[in-house]
Amino acid sequence: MLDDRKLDVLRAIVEDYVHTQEPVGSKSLVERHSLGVSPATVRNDMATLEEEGFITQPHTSAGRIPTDKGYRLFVDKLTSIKPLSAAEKRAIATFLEGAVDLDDVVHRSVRLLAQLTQQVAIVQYPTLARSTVRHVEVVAIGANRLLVVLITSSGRVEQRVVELTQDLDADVIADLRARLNTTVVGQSLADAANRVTALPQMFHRDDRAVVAQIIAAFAEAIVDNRTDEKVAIGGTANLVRFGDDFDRSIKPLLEALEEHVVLLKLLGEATSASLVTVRIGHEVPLETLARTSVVATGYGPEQEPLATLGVVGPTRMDYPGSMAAVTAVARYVSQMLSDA
Amino acid sequence: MLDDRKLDVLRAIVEDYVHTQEPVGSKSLVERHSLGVSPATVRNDMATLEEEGFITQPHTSAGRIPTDKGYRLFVDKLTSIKPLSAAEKRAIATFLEGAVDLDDVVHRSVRLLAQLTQQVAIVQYPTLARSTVRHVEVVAIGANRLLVVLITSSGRVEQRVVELTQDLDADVIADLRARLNTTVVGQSLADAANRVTALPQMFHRDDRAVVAQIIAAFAEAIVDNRTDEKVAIGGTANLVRFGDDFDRSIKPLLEALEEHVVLLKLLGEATSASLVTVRIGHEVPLETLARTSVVATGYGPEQEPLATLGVVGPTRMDYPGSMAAVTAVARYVSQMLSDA
DNA sequence: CTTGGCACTCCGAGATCACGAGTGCCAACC
DNA sequence: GGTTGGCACTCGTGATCTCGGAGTGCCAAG
Repeated sequence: MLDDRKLDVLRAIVEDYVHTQEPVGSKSLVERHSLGVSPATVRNDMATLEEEGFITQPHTSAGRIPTDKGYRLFVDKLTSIKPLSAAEKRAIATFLEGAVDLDDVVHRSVRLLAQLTQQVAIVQYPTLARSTVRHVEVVAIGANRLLVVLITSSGRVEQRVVELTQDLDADVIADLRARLNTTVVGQSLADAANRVTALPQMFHRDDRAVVAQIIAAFAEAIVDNRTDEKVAIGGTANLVRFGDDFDRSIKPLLEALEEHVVLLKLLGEATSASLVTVRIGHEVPLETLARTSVVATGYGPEQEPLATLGVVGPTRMDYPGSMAAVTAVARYVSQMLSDA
Repeated sequence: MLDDRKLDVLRAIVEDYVHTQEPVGSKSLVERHSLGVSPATVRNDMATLEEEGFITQPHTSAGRIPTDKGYRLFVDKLTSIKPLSAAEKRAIATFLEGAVDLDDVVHRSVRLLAQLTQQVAIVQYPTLARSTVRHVEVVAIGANRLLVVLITSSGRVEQRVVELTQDLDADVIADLRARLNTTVVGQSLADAANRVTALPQMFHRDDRAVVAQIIAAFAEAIVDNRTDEKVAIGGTANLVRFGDDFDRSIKPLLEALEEHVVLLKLLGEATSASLVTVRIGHEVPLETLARTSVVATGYGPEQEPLATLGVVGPTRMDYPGSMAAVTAVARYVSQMLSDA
């Protein structure tokens, strides 16, 4: 049903439409792309492509534009991720190089991604769930207040203030700090939360209550933080560039961008660090964003990605370019994090 | 030159225009507001108001709209901050009540403000400059890596990783931790940075180099953080509601919102916690935002505000309402912070 | 100083129209 | 059978025009 030439035609339509943002007709198509056939032939092909649901025409006697299904086929079969130029690679490297801490890495990445793709970029902070404990610190900051600081292998630092019902004994704290660290350093967060429950038993009867409180707070902090997944956003100014019929989608998109929970749904699960996932139009898990596409990928260790990053834009976007930028940035960020 | 009735006319024009977003003519003015005079009289008043530069007409034979100067007069002389309703106050209280930490307070405030005013809200994090040190912690997290954690009176926690050229001695660290705390707890950050420079002298000659490195990092962290002033943003989705001629300003505004440095300029210095400052159109320190106004105020202790919060919107905005919302939220936030 | 009257301006909404890009279909061709 | 050129037809777009109405400025009278 769909021979090679028809696929060529589809590819040409997508490319032209992405470029010009205008419905593309048979004549201008053969002019721009050397398909080796006449407009009439192209028209026939277009007719079948339309029957199959890959393209559609806004009005009778207008050119064709790709449907979501058309973009899907284009992304799956008709294009490969075009590698970035050497200059672009260098730019990425130097831009991310100067980052001093995790926050900085994330912010730089999101800016970079927004600039490369001229779209809205989203970078999720490395989840705590998959990282390991690098260090735990317990610090008295008042008569019966103390601070628990958790440093993870991904460089994320979480702190939590604990109010105690009893006063503190410095020796017990020091002891606890030592035991905590020997118990959990190097463990995954999930394991750490488990292992730690046995700790109170190791203390003198009188101290167990206090220790248990602290441990409980610590465990709770881990669990809480697993869901508290932060994201950084950049390039919202690019939204206005999209123009034309996408205007209607701007408001829902801006709203989604403020709801981090919704945003994370948009990005989706980080399945693998090397695969880039593309959601097109209706495939996006939000009805209001039917004219929107998401290109995302995981980053971090190959098999166990720490989090997701990606870009959001109109369905009519430069998929190959976005996919290239997203994968490239993800690769560099992964590298930065494993170095640190 | 400007008798009371003319001021009444100006007030009426501003109110109507803010409400309808359309140039207001003499006839509809007398219909809506009971001014007790005829349209012809109003026309004469309008003529003088236009001569004085308070209003202008987009085209000949169109109604009048206020100029920046007109809004300025309106804000300064013709309106008072209208107190919020009891219901609104209750809503604010309950909305902010549940906040668990500083981050939460800031995020809730920005959302609240955006919702109350239907505009873009900005909340600056409490600056470190004016707060005092509550606690300092020094923690070894590796052979020659350590973490300095700084907890301020405003509840902000800053951490910093220091790489050392020498290995660490646990006793020295403990000693340093103790001395650091006795030296700086309760001090303002500026004082703390000063006092701390004398510390290395108190250590054994062999350790001075390491200690000096740590102290340097600490001092640098303070100084850095003084300028590293974070902000939270909310309500960007409201931008699209503004509609009409403000559309042109959306892009520059979105760009400004991403540049936190620029944003802080927009908000301006927090002069007093009880005064609300209004910048209208050209008064805003960015040429590209000539159609934009900013309503902001400081929050925190009356005489020494910790930071600024406010809203940004089109010059044609509900000034009394925005001013009321901004001051109310600021008051509640100040209260929350002093409780903590 | 206020007011009613009046001539004038000019924006904006419709209406009309011509243009042209694009389509579908058909008959001819390779 | 797929391909091609021709041709009639559709229909959205932009240009032009008209016209009503809201609004103004000015003037003379109250």
